[in-house]
Amino acid sequence: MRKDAHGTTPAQPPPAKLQRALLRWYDAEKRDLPWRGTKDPYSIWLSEVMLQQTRVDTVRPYYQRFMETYPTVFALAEAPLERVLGDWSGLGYYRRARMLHAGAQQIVRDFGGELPREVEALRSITGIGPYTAGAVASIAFDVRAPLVDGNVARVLARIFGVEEDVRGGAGRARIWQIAESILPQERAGDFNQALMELGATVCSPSSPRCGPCPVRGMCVAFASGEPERLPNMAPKAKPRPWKRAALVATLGADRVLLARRKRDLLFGGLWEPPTLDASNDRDEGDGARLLALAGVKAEVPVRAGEITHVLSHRKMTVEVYRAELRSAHATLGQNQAGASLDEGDGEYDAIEVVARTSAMRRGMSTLARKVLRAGGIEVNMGRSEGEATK
DNA sequence: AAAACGGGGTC
DNA sequence: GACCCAGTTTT
Repeated sequence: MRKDAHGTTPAQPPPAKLQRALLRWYDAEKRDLPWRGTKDPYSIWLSEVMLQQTRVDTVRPYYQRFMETYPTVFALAEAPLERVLGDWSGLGYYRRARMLHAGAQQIVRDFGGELPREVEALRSITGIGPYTAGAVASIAFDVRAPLVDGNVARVLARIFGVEEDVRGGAGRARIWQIAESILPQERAGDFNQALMELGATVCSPSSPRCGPCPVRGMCVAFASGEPERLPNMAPKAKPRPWKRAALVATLGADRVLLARRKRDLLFGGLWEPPTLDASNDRDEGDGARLLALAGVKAEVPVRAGEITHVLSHRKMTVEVYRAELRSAHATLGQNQAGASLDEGDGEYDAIEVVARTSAMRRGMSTLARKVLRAGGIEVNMGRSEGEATK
């Protein structure tokens, strides 16, 4: 059984109680939106597609205009794509409009102009993914189909105390499983909308207004005192800054290019295979020269704050990194003269080509391979220089 | 798994 | 002005 941070087992809200509380709240508090109060599957499909990645207030006028211009799936299917795109203009994500148009034609061709009621059939329509299929099935047809969007994921993660990353595989699957398990027999569509409405108006991402929340009494996150701590969103795909790395590989099997870091830098005075920040203009000086010397033009993505040992390509702490660099330094010999570089504000003040020790061999070739491949360059390690092929 | 997709919002 | 938002398709 899963335990929370306090080592206790979170109580699972009884579905019946949750269903009653949410539906009751929804009936009383739901916003009056143009696509509410219709059961027309086409209207609901249209509104759901428009609402993908788009705020309610932005969608509102577009929805009303579309319903006037294209009142039926046939009208939409027969309209020229150019006109549909024109009417979509300003909503963004124009692929949605293309898929909507193609989907309408598909519905006319494959389903006689009627949207199917089953999730599986809906999923076959272009532009209808897991969320939209659940939305149309449940809202238009009251099929007991679950649905998960960003709001639902947040609300359910909080109520049920889901600690797993709701974007990742396990957490995502768990949210969908919960969403299905709590669906009422009746009014599945309203229940799904209640979850989304709660997320949109009460259970907001950063500062949920738990006061008026109809289900705070059965909410694990509320009980924890820090409801905003959930859901856990995995470290959002961190943008990976690009670094250019000049490497030893193309100097051949037995030689290594090293550069001495300037004294006032981190690891100052130590030698390392030069790694250069390509996003930094300063590297135009030393950097370009080092790259030319190494004969390598490749880029490798490096995560900010992460230290990758340039000799072994192992991830490590700063302390270990420093120790290993010192050790490499000692191995190479402090009396290596080193060709001095012109004064610049780059990171290095000297370069040297030295014999590659056996201790370096494996790590370096691994690193070289990786970096060169990242740069779109195929390598044949162990061969003489110049044999790297595209 | 991750990027691309387009606007608009917030901090 | 960078950062965040959130489904579907594509790679």
